[in-house]
Amino acid sequence: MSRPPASAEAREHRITQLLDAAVSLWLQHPERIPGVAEVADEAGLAKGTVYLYFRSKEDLLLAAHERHAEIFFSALIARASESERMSLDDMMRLTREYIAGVPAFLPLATLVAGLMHKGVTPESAQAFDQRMAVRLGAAGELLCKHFPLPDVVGGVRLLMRSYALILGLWQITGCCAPGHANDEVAAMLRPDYLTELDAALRALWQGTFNREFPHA
Amino acid sequence: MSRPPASAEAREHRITQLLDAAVSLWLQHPERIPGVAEVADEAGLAKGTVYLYFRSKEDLLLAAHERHAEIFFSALIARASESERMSLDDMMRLTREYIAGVPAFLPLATLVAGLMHKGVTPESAQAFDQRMAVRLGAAGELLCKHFPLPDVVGGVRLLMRSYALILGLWQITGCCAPGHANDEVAAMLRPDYLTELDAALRALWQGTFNREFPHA
Amino acid sequence: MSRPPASAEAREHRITQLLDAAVSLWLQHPERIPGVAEVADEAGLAKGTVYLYFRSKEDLLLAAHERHAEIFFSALIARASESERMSLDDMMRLTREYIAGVPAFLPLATLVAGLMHKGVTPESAQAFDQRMAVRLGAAGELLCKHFPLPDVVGGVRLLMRSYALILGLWQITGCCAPGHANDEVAAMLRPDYLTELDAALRALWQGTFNREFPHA
Amino acid sequence: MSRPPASAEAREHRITQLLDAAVSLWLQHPERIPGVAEVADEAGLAKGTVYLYFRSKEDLLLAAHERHAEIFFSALIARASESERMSLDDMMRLTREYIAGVPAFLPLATLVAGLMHKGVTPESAQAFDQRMAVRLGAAGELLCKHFPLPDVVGGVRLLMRSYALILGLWQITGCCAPGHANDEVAAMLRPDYLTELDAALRALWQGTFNREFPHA
DNA sequence: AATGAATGAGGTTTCATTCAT
DNA sequence: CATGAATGAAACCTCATTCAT
Repeated sequence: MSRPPASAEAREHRITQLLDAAVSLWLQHPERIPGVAEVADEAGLAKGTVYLYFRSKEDLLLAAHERHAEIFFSALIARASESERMSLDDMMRLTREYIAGVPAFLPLATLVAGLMHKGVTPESAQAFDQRMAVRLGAAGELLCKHFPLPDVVGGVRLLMRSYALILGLWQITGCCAPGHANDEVAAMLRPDYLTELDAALRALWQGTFNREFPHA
Repeated sequence: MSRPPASAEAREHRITQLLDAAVSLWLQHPERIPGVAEVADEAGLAKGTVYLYFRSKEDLLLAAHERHAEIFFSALIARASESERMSLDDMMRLTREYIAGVPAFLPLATLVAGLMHKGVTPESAQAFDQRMAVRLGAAGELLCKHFPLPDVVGGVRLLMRSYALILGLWQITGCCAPGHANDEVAAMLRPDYLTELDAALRALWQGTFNREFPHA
Repeated sequence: MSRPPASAEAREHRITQLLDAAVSLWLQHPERIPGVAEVADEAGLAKGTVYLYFRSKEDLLLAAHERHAEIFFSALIARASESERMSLDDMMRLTREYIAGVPAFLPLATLVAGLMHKGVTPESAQAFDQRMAVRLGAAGELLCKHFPLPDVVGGVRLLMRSYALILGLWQITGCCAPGHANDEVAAMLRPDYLTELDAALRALWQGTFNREFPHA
Repeated sequence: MSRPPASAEAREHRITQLLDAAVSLWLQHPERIPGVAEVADEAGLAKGTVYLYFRSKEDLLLAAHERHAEIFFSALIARASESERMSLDDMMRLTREYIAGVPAFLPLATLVAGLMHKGVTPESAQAFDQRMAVRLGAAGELLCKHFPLPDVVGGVRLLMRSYALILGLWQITGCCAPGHANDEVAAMLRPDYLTELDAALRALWQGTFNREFPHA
């Protein structure tokens, strides 16, 4: 019953192994959702072992997504906790480094949004939401110290809108298999994701600040 | 290849039947992806018949999504073709009426984004993109006549950014099962979608206009 | 909707194929319960096809058992419907020929009794009971015409007691793997099943008649 | 091989713990076969520990069944060893008290009969048979002193037939889920088990005595 | 054109058993 | 002795797709 001392880190290690394996497989074949057997295999574990750590395949994918998010939030909070003033460019850099630049982040986020309603237990989903809320709240609060925002809620909302733009733009421009875009107008449809994202985010932030503090 | 002329409208009718059935089923049970058998059944057709009109289940879902989009674009183009000046409020109204207000639009769009990489034939995906590009181009061009935008590309981009925001915000705030949000911060995470969308879009548009025409 | 004319017999044929396959496999390897894949394979059909005809593996096994029982009851009812007087010897012969002599009957009955509580849908179980009740009732009624029994219920009960004896004795003496019985007393435990069954049934029937009609 | 003397009773205790746990779980959920993990948990032991005392799960269930049988035989032998004459009513009382009245006895016996061919090692099965034979022999011998039976074998056979009836009738009338019996004939199929058992056993015994000693 | 029976790969999950600690 | 994490075979069942009629 009470012997999780050696377990605790071993457990963490197993989970890391499995999430690494899932992300790795995902990157190797972005066109298909990896099966539990493959994930276990890639991790050097047995299929049944996966179910000692995750209730279902979807729970595992959700956890992989959450780890991505966690890394981003940690970096954001760390940066925002420093005394120096953050600039919009700092935000863009963080975004590029931890979201748009992490190859599996957005595909996985898209998948999670689209398939979440399948095998995720309500408890897992709720717990996930809870943890995200905590992170968002912390990040939103810090954001107020660097940007002209009215309050914590303003910070949280700006973060959410930004993430919505990041995710939505990716789904429109980047998620489909490459090799298309053989046409002038189609070329407009699929500009470089990073360039477009940059412009869009700057517009959103500028618009937000001007609306909230029009005279600032 | 040798299409019987009388067939053409019959064909349209079948397709309409099937898409209606798919959307109807989706609305009845938004938590599960309808099976081909169910769709056929709901349409009063046999399972095999579906494959006379669609190459795969995903193609069918994509078509259902496209129909939603087509309706929106038609409305947008119709409105923008009128001589009167369009306002931002007009855009919001169109959005509310044809996207956020059509119950199946965003869930289906999310699903399509998440599953596009599975069973959609590249040809279908490319053809879809092509048609969307045409619509986007037309709409973007018209948009320039009503709003301070530099050129067609500016219009197209604004539309895309807006759609990204609409889709992304929905995935963040609305796609998960309701009943959560039992916490202060969680409550911030899940504000009323329409309210939040309104504020976000206005910020985005204002920011865009100010950046493109800062002195206007 | 209304096209079961050619279907009806095809359907029967499939079911027969599958039940034959299940019984055949069972006899080849009485030590293990055949898997659905094996049954389908033996029947020359695909795994999924099984589920077009049976809701679960257990339903299939139950049906195989019921077919055994059905054959016995048909023979019993046929024999009892003839005008000639039935003797106890006739009953023993029927038992030997259609129950104890059918190799898969009793093992399957044992399995069904022991595992039925797993995957059989309540509806299937109830329907099975219903049909058995009808057969039992018919047989019990006919039995009254040949043996000194008070009424239909008496006939039904005698049949049930007899079957209980047949099944129970088989489980005690016959169901375990052979090769044991290397001891005097153990030898008593495992006499020839048919001999012992004969004696036991005669005792049961004689005792029943004497109790019901002690002066007859 | 070198059994620590103090271990012996500890060993007995563990075994008792495990058998108690298995029976307890069985009674809590008669519809499912308890898993090894559950049994170990209920016994307050670890999963692996079970295999220090039983070679397989089926061995454990067999042992639980044997303990039931052992208790019955002890009572029967004790009663039959007393000087007073035993009556048929005494037998019925013992049956009701130690077999039909022990909730787990018959379900477990049925399961054991149905699964014996799976994971029980031949040695365990043989040893079980051996021990049962000894008990049966002793009980059969004593029985001759109280009832008109020709010899030990007659006693053993009567016991076996009786048990067959007890077990078989239970499987027919009692083992299936309750809640059925919504029909006249079905009602005949499922009379009160104890009442029916009483009548059946009396018929069997009477028939046996009359056949063996027709003039007694 | 329409059907729907048949297919069978594919997926998830369970659980008895082992073995290093 | 005791443990329980790891195993991995085995089993069931679904469902998109095909094709003979």
